[in-house]
Amino acid sequence: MPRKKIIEAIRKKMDSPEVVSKLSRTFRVLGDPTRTKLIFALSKEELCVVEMSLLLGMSHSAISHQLRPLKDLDLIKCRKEGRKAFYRLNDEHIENLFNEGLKHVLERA
Amino acid sequence: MPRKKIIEAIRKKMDSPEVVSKLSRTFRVLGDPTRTKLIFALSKEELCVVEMSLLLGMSHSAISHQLRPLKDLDLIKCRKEGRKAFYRLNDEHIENLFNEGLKHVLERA
DNA sequence: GCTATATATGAACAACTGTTCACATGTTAA
DNA sequence: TTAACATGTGAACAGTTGTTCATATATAGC
Repeated sequence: MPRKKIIEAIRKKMDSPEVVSKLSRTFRVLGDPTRTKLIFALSKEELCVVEMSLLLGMSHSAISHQLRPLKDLDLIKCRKEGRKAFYRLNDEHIENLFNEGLKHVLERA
Repeated sequence: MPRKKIIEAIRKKMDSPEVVSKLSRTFRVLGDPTRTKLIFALSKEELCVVEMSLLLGMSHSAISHQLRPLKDLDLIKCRKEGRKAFYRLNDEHIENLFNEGLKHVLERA
């Protein structure tokens, strides 16, 4: 099979621009230290904004701003209880993805 | 177990700043559409720079610039053959990580 | 009602990122 | 050696991103 055919075959297999875009946005949203820490924390325990703020030593506003893209991309979900908003990972899928990345890094530490 | 103790426990479990940093850089490097496409293509076939350039319709320079961070973070490896440089994914671990992300996105499309 | 608490959001600014351009390095073929 | 090819790299510029600050919304307790 000639190289040009191989390249053409890959091009056909490549997912739609929408899928590629959402996939890269999903990885990028995980690719900020603050959000990486938030995902790590939420993989251990459901937490509200104040608790995450205390944990990371950052302002409520900064945490709230960072939670939004995580929620927009369905990585986390929110549960309101009175005036508090508790966040947790959306599903085990996210936890698996995160842990795969963590294993990759730890194997090469 | 009081909430403050829970937060403290998470803080102790949280990996070192170096691990968090490398983990977030690993996700971030996957979080660019060009690099997402490169990883997808390399998960299908070993490719040289010209071939990736043709596949994505981008300059050799742009491809070469994007390959470096992928290599720096051990996501891909390089094999020189004459004047060509063939790239492929570093290990199945990367492919698993990438496919987990892809599945997450496709499930919600 | 009022006050404190918890979260969300828009604007603004510094810091970072990706592509292009120009050029450099190194290999193959004649 | 020369010319063409394949890749790598530094500078520069536009575009994007994350935090801070100020403010808004909403709930709880008095």
